[in-house]
Amino acid sequence: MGNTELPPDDGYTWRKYGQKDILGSRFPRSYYRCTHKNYYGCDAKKKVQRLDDDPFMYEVTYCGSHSCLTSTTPLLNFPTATATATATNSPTAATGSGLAPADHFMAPTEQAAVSTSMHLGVGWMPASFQGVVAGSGAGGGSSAGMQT
DNA sequence: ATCATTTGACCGCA
DNA sequence: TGCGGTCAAATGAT
Repeated sequence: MGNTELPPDDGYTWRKYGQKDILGSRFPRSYYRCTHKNYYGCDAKKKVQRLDDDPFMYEVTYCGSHSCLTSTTPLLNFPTATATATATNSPTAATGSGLAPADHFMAPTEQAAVSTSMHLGVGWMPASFQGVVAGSGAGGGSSAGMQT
């Protein structure tokens, strides 16, 4: 990877598992998943899509529940997957089901995913950000892989 | 050596 | 039929 724009770090480690061009958007959408899928438990998923109107504005959609907080970074404290409200969220059951607890929600009235739009500059996630995040970790030996 | 990332293809569903 | 989404494999980087 040469220098793909970097999405903001929410305190979790994301592993890109795919990228696809979206109809209607001039930019490809990136799909991220939790690096610590907790052996098939953590359904935390993240979709990053830059707006065709503002290449610097990232629309991050979070899906699933989190269980693998790398470090104590209360940067973002979402309700952890809005869909959880209806599905009552059952990590164990969800695994057995093989389907995300918040996957059948596409109604225009229901917002099952948290879409966060943020304006990013050219130089995102500098040492400052990582420094604070990694600084919380005990030695950073946890799962800090590509830090700095 | 390990882990993360990348690209392509495949599949499912609308 | 098309799009969206996910997986798989390969490669590169650390």
